Amino acid sequence: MAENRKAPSMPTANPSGANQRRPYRVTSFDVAAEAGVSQSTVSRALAGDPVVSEATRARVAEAAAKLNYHVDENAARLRTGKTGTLAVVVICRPGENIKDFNPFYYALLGSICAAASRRGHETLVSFQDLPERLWGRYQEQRKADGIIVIGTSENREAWDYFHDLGQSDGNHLVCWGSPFDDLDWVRSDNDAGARLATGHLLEAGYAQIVCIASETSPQRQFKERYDGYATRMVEAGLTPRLVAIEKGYSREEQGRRAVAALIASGEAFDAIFAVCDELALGALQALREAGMAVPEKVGLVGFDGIRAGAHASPPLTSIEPDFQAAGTMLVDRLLALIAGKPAEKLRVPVSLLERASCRQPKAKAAP
Amino acid sequence: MAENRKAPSMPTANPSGANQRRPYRVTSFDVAAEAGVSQSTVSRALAGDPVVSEATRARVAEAAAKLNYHVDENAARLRTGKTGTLAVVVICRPGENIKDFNPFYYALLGSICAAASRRGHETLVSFQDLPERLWGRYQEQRKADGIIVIGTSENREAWDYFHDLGQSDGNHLVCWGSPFDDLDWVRSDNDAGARLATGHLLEAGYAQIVCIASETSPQRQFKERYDGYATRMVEAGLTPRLVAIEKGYSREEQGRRAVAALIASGEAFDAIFAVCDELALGALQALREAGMAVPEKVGLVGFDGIRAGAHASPPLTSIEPDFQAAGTMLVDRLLALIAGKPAEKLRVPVSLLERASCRQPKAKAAP
DNA sequence: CTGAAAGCGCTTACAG
DNA sequence: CTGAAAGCGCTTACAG
Repeated sequence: MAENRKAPSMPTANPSGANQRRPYRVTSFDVAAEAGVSQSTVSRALAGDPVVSEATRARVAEAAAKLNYHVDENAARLRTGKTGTLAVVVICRPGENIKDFNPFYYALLGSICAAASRRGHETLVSFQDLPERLWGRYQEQRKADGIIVIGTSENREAWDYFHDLGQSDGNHLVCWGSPFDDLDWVRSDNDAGARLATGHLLEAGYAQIVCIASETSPQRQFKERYDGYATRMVEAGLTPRLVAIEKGYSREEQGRRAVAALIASGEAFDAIFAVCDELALGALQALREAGMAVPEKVGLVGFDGIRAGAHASPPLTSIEPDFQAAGTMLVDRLLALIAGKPAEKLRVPVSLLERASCRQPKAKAAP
Repeated sequence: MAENRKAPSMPTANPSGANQRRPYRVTSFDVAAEAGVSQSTVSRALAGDPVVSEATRARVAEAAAKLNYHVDENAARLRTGKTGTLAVVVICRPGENIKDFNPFYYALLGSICAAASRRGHETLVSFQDLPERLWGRYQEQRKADGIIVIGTSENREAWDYFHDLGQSDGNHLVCWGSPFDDLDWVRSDNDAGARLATGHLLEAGYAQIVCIASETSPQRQFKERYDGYATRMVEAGLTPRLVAIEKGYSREEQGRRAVAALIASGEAFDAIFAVCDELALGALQALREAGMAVPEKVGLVGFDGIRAGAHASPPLTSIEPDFQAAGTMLVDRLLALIAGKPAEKLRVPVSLLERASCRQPKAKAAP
């Protein structure tokens, strides 16, 4: 065993009747003694410094394995100033049950953590909601090298807080879902997605297509999706029609109320493009309650490709962003920012997720 | 500004033409200079040590705020040996798309992070799947004080790895979903939940109730739920019937296949208790395809209370664990373990989540 | 109640 | 290619 330490009273096992002493910890000095080299050589060898000879490296590695030695990251980080950690902040609605949280963001969170891990970084995750508990001083505390912020755009105070943080110099921050345009962000290719959804409905023979959306929501992506829909409609020689959502309800409830209002208005419609799946699922319920068969009488396409859509009846056709790409792009963008590269706004590719809430296309358009 | 630092070449702003120097960082020495006290007093004041006078504490706090000073946690952790961080490991199936991950675990993850935050701890989250990339040496690296492991019980290699880790001394580990009984765990009150589900079906007038489950699955909870169902059936003078799931399919597919097999067997049944919601959602699809109306012809109750169940048609009645309690119990158990308290197995309370896949009870049983 | 000093366990110039 | 030494920025006995 290694005995050669700065002030070791009893290097082996626990100090017997000792008074609440700190538990003994294997350090690079112990490994050095075991391998018969200096502590600095241990550090270099384990860090893979090419300057150490292969023979030495192997001897050190063996000693480290034998003693189950692992670098104390706090010491390493203190010394180098780098943490190898990214903070991921998930913004929730205040008071919302964590179980009712939008599954889209959970999937995005998973994809971010996986991407960070692939890039050799840890992820420090926090769910934040209440204004008095907002916290983003991860870099100042040297807990992380940068921050990724995702989550509901409805929590204005939280976004204001992180917006300010992102402005202050030295802070690296990238986000998804921000109501602000001046931060570094990654978003779905909303224009392409909305056009894809609308085109799909058109090809299936629907013509009176309305869009459940908002032009004023802090969720910027809704406006972008509406615009994509509107453009595609005009291209087809049709008039876009917006059914606006009402503030202050859950997405699902907003979808339900939008359909109720639409039916009450008496205006004819045979298809709906809802700018997110949670709206679409609410819309689907309202259509079912009104006895309007989907997809026979009314076609329905959502956006986000959440898993719950697959369990709806009929399963919801949707536009799905490439989740894996989304996580990777957020992480790589943040890493670039940390490395000093200039800000950039990125789009995640989307694709049509055909399920069963829309009829089969009458004739596939030639490419 | 504070000028009084060990080796400050240019304390203000960035060193002009300096060669890749470390960016200047505000330290407790700067705050000390600003407040006119010693560095040790700054440390004590900011840590809330009651020994410092209120006047001094206020002066220090003001100086710290003015300089936007935050304690470098790496230095603090190196010194104290505590990290204030819990590692949360989420075990996935290898190769599984992160989007298809069981939403139950996402909700549990959210609840754990929230609970840790309430207890003043950070959460270091990782999603792990591939055997060669398993990693749990968070304590050895001093990145965390303990580990919470959750996720699919299907990834045997991952659980073996963390099982070994939990055995090795000094490691603090608590889990949910472990196929092992000898680790510290927290689970749903599966017996009570299964009895509740079965009783609910009985009260609604169903009598030929089968259970989609497994007695041999590594997912121990499935066996516990089956046993609870069986006990309740026997109490009602009925014979329990198990429809076993087949290995190697997704939960949803297992549910679908179980119902298909049940129908093919020709045995009469009028209700199903599925031991998890994903099984139940698959079962629901198979019932629909077979033209068996739910809840009129067949009653169906699941377990876990996942959000997707609410979007099914009909919405799925289920047994819901108290998610908030689950996160809190996992965190508190781990904190107790870290504090040296002995191991313990805990049960999370469950309740009936009435939706619409089961008829209304004919007569409420007297309490 | 406050300060001077030691030391947590690394990484990395600086010598050789 | 390897070693001796400095120092990252704190907390906490030890004095006063």
